[in-house]
Amino acid sequence: MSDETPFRYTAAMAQDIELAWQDVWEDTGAFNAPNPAGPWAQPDEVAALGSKMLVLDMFPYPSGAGLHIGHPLGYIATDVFSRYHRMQGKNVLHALGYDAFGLPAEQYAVQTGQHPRKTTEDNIVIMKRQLRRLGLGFDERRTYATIDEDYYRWTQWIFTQIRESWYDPSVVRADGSLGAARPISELVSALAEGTRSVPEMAGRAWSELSAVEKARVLDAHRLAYTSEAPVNWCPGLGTVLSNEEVTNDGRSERGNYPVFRRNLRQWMMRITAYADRLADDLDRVEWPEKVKIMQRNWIGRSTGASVHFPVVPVTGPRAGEPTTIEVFTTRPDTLFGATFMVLSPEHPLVESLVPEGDWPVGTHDSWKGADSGATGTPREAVTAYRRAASRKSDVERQIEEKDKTGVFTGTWATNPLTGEAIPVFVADYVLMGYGTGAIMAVPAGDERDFEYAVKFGLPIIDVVAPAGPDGQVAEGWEGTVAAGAAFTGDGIAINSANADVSLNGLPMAEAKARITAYLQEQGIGAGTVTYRLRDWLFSRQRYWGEPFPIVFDSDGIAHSLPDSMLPLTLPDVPDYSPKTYDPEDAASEPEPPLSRVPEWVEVELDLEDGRGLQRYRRETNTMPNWAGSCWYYLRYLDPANSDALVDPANERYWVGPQSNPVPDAPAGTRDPGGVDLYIGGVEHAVLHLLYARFWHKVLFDLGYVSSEEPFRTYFSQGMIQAHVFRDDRGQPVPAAEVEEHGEGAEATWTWRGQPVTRELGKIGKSLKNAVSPDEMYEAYGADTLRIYEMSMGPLELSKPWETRAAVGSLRFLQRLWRNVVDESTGSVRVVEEEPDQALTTVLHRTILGVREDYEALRFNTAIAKLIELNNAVTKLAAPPRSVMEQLVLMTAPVAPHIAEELWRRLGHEGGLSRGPFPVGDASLIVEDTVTCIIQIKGKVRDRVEVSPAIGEAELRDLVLAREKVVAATADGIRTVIVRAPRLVNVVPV
RNA sequence: GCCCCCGUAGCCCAAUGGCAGAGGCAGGCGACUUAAAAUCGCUCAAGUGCGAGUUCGAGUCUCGUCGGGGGUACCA
Repeated sequence: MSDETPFRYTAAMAQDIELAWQDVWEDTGAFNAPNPAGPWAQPDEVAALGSKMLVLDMFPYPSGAGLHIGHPLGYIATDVFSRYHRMQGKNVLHALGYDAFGLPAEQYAVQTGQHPRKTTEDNIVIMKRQLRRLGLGFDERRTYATIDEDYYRWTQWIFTQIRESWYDPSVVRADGSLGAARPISELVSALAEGTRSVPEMAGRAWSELSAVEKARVLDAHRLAYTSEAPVNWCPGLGTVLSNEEVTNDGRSERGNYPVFRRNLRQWMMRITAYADRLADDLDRVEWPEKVKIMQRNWIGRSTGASVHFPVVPVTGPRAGEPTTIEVFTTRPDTLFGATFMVLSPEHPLVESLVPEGDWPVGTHDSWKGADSGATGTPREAVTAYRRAASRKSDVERQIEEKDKTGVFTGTWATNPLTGEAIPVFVADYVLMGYGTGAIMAVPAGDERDFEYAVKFGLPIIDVVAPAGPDGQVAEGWEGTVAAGAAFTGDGIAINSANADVSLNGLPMAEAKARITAYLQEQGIGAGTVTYRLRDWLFSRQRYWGEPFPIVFDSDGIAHSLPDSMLPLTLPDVPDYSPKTYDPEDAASEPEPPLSRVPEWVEVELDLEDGRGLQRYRRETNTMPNWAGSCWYYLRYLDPANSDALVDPANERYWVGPQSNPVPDAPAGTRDPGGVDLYIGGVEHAVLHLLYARFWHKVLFDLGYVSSEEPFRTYFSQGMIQAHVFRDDRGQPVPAAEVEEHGEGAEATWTWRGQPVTRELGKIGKSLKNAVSPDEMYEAYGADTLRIYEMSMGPLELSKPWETRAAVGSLRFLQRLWRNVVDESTGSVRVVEEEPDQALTTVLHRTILGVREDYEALRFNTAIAKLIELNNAVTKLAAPPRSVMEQLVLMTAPVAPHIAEELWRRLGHEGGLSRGPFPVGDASLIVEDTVTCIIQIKGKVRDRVEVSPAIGEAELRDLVLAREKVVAATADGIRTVIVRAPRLVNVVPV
């Protein structure tokens, strides 16, 4: 310990300063944001502030594992941004709550017998303390957790609103487009009055329907409904999962257990009703293009046509009655080339197309199925194939080669344009879950169909040929059979004509338009749009989630609980665990924990619907984790409001549509409103962000919010990665104990004497490379950690963590400190003299640059500019007060504790969370001379000091007179490019 | 396979189409110290993965290619 510098800024001093200022902030409510209305209405305070700004973080799950240094990255970024804007007098709302329902707490409860509420609340306390130590400026009044009864009361209320609504495609919205959620009561009235009918009524009058039938009709339209549908059943977790929670290889995203398709009655959300709006409105928000693409892909809208292929069933009750196989195609222009059809193994029509008895005469052996040889019958072959397909788990389908398999059904359909009989196959490369589960196969125009046709010896007719330079069919094209591959690109239609219609010679777009019109005219088909997006599976067989505010009557009809019965609280249960099974046991049945509390499940209630006291059975599933995180940003706006999820005036103020659309929005776009800045990782790109947008749009349609989108601006942060060291068995070893030898490309690493390899990976306990924020506070302080994380590189990129590099950030703060405080005496050492012109120039250039950087989230370059200015001051004998004050203010967003402390020591009272923030003056950026570079043909050949105010003509003359220029231009000059005062480029002949 | 992002000093990263370096780490030298750590000062270091093209001029724009990362995949 040195006695000579007792006032040096060290980690220990940083700790004292940081803790003290965190107390001050808490005591003064420094980050409280006033509301215009609602229980906390402070309209005068709102009016006294400038414009509003709502900054949002990803909703954290309070894990018991503790934070590592990767977790707070986004929180630091939003805090810097919030502080910067707050210092400029804006009303900044930045708050943090907790997404506290969920599996880990429940699994921990199962292991320890502790109530999940207890462990969850304990974890929240721990996490709050860790985050507070970082100096994050949250409005502490606005924190809550999704497990709070007065929070999930509203989650249940929103669910009820969604369930009591349907999507009316004929409603004209304010912007003139069609379709919106409306109360289901409107549908009931219209059906009762007969002004509307729906196919589910099968032509009967509403009054003729029984209660059960009415409920079934309405369920076909409600935005939240129960359905017996194939779902993702995960025996290992004992619950069902949404499509989004299942990985590509057919396993659970959480736990990596096998997932099976099962028919089970489950709650669904009709998100597909919003598919178009969810896709279209991406144009109106400011999000990374990458994330927009991921959402568009997930929604998977594709436009094409549905086409009916005549076919005559050969068995079953409808045998002999002509019907059609409906297919969806994005290439109706290739319909003349459809030489066979394929149904998915699950397609309902398959059964009726398989003839009894033997194969039709002449059926090729390869069409009769893999193992049947020439002996089996069509029924045996098809049944065997379908059984094999159904037994394949999704995992097996993925692992298998994409080798085409299939079986001929024994029946031919008719190509509606050519009149040709085309064979119908069953093959598992056609999926029941997409389109109609049946395709027309055009081998010449589709790679998969081509492969299948080649394997099964089916005809291939070229219907599109590549276009030559003249826009006609390219000369010398030998066709797809000769090429050995389908032609899937844009081209010119050929071989595509019958007596009524010809596409020949047309490019793809025109061919599509003409044939679609023709199909429509003939009643064979119509233009259609299909989506990859499926309705959202919304129930889980878990304990630790929001109970559904739903009861079933003795007929099994679901009823929403009235508002007065909310919240429906979660009862205690004898056992928190759902019944889990052998992960491979596909035949197991879900059994939710709540079903084991009969006194809670069986109730007698008056639902205030005029039916009086009735016996009911409660829904025993719970909502998925996404429910609470679908609307949490709205509750920050008015967390104490017990009359509404958010007061409409508060909603309008904080997230209402703004007067200007976001940058790059199409001309004429109306602003959708939403959060001003949302920072988070890309892992939520399709799940959380899509679900929340859907709920928000329902709330908008129903008039509860004025904004059409929840997240107006979204920024996707990169990941902090860390080196992973592995021993010769490939096991990670503790990164902190690894020694490095040599440097650069020659570097090697050892752990306890044995050589280890190094790679870059995620941070985590299992990889033994986690560094906790607490270690960093101890060694450097929170401000240094904040500066280091923000200066590592662009926020959107992933960057490797290197603890030893953080010392650079500490040194910066030490130099900043030393420029204000004498390290040996503790006295303030700034002088009252004004800075000279050179420093004034650096100062104002810095202010202008730093402001731009903060606004654009370029914190790494902002910090570099602050360091540069500080280094310039360090070189002086005495730091000018005016410069240091402005530097301290500019540093405050990234390193708020030290900035507060220095600001106080510089003699200012009252803290600086509300500023001021320096304003730069471009006119004070004055330089005596600037260096003009002189290029000959673009290469730098000379330079000259000139006045920054030099005119173009003067500079040109000056440069042309230079010796090197004269020498280089002996043969004359072609052109001279002058960019006064910095550059002249002379191009000789 | 397809789509997106990134390749600049040993490392992390800057650079409105205009002198490749803002900032940091590491390294080297020096100061301070009995010594070390810490701190301070100075310093070394790449022609921008590779190949074409556009341009008076390319790290930056275009095309191709290689490498790394991410997304997605029989989606008709």
